[in-house]
Amino acid sequence: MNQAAAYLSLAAKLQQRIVNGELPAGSKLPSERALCGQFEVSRVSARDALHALESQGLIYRLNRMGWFVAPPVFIYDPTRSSSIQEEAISQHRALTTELLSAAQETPPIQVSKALKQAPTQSAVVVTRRRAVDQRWVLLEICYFRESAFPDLLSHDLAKSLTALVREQYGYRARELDVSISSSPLSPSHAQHLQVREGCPSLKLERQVKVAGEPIALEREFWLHDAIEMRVKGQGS
Amino acid sequence: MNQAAAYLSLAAKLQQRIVNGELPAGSKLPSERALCGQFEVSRVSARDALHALESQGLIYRLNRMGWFVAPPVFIYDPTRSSSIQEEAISQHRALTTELLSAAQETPPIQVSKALKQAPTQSAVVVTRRRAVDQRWVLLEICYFRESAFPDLLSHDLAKSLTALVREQYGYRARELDVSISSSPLSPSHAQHLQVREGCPSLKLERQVKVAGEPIALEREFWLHDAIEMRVKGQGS
DNA sequence: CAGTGGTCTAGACCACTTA
DNA sequence: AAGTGGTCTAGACCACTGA
Repeated sequence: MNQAAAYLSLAAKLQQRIVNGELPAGSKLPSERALCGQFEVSRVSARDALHALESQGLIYRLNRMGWFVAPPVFIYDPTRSSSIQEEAISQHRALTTELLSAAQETPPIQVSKALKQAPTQSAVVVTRRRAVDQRWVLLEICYFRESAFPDLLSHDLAKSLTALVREQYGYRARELDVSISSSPLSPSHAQHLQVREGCPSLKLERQVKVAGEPIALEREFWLHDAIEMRVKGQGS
Repeated sequence: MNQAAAYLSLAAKLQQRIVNGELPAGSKLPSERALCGQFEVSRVSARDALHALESQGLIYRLNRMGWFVAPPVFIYDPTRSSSIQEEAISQHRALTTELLSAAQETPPIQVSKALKQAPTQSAVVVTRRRAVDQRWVLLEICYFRESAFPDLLSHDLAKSLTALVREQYGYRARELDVSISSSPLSPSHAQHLQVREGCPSLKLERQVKVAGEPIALEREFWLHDAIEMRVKGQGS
């Protein structure tokens, strides 16, 4: 066999330290220039190693603050009836939610279509970001049909929306159409999650229907390395 | 605002050509060195641009053969009762399947656990790769409980396994536990899909149960930019 | 064989964060 | 102001591909 590439060998050494627990979850790695010195590689090679570990979900970067060891993935059922809050508690993870905006707006065309309303018709749009164990990992954009959610804006929208929908508005028997795909983050989404533009994410789109009629559309962008989704289904 | 970075501006120009149809799906991009010349950037910048488009799923690379425009995503229901073959036909996509190996082996421990059998107990392991529109996008590893699938190896395993399970073995009323996560490809998996080690993939694990007992475990590794998953669910 | 991407060096300046 | 990652140059050699 040939000699391992310098960046792969550095990546392996860092990985070793991480799985050993020498570098625990959430801790900061040495700076890129420090790695160059310690391991006698060029900065390009050091960065290649970091990129490799990043794409494996082992580490992540915060703006220009440095590289950090990623915490374990959060497990999540996108067809959930329970709220994310409840799932976080059962996994002993700290969840924080921040309301970014809430207003009555005209949604994008695809959203209008999914809600089965005219493109000129407005909807209530709620945008939030959520952190698991202090790391922002989820950007959430919910579009609600106004007719189905009167006075929505007067409620506390930093709390569980799932509970609000269920308890204040009494929607219990819901159907969900869920779509999951890989999607690069837009500049503004990336900024809210403190990652860079174009960063890969798992995009989850959830159309909520009651009696066959759509009442809401939820879009979630999860940092791809932060989540694992689990679904139960039935074969024919 | 500041001047756009050279690599972002190059990426935007290439993206333009792709969405225009000037560079249709499947076509080859100019070589990295050609791009350096045409756009007067260093090779590093050219590569950064290509990497950005790659992470957006717009282009992909084949070994050392060059960069190519990616075809549209394949849409797929992981809780499907229909076979992938059937889904491909309804989407007018060409699907090819290649059997890589089929044998009786002792599976990894996690698999034994999921199948609820002793770690020493063997299982029938079938490995295949599948292409959509001539591009290898899926590596599939199926573990079958021997007791549930007698004489499995004597069948044609390049054909639809879904149909085989349903028609030859008569398992109709199945339950599925599905898990979806992001996972880097191992060296051997990457090689089969003609991409490089560590390439991000969507990992799908599907536990098949009949009357509450697991009879098979299927693992699928999809190139992350090639697929979109859709699921239907029920709220509480 | 020539062409391609894969890896690498040793520098440089910029933009942003934190203090 | 000091430290960090982000971007960039102009080269180089290697490993693998295809004809």
